Amino acid sequence: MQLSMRTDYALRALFTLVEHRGSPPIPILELARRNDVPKRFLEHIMLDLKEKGWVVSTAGKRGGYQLAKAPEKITMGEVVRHFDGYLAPIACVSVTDYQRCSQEPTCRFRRVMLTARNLVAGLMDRTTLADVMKSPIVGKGEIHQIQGLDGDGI
Amino acid sequence: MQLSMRTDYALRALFTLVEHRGSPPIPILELARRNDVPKRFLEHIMLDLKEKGWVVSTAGKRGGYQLAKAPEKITMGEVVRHFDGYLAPIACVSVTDYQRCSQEPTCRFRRVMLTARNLVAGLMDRTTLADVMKSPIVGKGEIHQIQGLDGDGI
DNA sequence: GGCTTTTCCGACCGCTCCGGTCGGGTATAT
DNA sequence: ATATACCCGACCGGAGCGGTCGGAAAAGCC
Repeated sequence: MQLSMRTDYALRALFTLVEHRGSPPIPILELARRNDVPKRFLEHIMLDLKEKGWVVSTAGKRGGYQLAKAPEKITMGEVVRHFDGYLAPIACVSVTDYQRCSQEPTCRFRRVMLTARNLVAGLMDRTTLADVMKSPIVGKGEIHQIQGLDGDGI
Repeated sequence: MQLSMRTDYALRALFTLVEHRGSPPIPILELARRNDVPKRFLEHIMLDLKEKGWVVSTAGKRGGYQLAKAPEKITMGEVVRHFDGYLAPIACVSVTDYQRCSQEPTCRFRRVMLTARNLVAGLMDRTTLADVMKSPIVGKGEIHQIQGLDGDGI
């Protein structure tokens, strides 16, 4: 995978919109400040989110952005894919953006790559913004003591 | 993740070396031809693999490359990390190359990213070249009918 | 010793893409 | 009208990636 800044910023903005569901629109300036992302850059990203139908905008005074769909109807997979192309570690095992490779008939490590892609795609496609919202924030020091796979639970 | 060409090529070369374990050295030209990678480019990659102690080289006539360690002692995680930096989708959840992010105390989606990283790191760090060697090659059409996570087994 | 084969190594290079900025236009509320 | 905010295309510097090249050193073979 490897998340781009775009995706990172998009998610930051999306989640503050999720948080303020039902409230009046939040202007870009506010979104930018709150999430520490360059305003000018965020403009393009928001525009992109709008085209995808995930947010709506209202112009003029007291304008800004609001979430357009229920957070249960937007998956992490959709968002990441929209900005970063695909979830697979390599194109020859991507479902949504498959590309042939000359080595396919003999390639040894394609299977493990496929497994990897199935793991993350499975997770990301199953996880909605609402799910993420419900999950607890990662605690301090929770990162450095982990080895192998455990501690899931989202 | 998102595998770079380097990593891809490195793995191709490594697995042909695994396959020819115990045989006389294989020259780069052969490795390049067999795996469809530019020879001149592969030189650098092989050099890199050598520095890491995964392969040994013998110069001169009848020279070439051989695997230096037992394939049970090299994990996919090590190889990918060496070329691509880290396995995590985002640096703030990387164990091996963690980098602080300003949003950590409030970031909502860091947990799901951590889960993703644990899934792929768990897989990759547990899987050795020998394991991969034993796993069956991905069948034709096996890609396009998959949705969600299943079909693992490596 | 000389020739051939092969590794070794640094320099270089074009290109794409990414993160980010800017100027100015358009909508809307007061 | 004016202020506020979105909209949109153009532009830009820099990094990194994939790849090439020339030539030096090592090692086997005759």
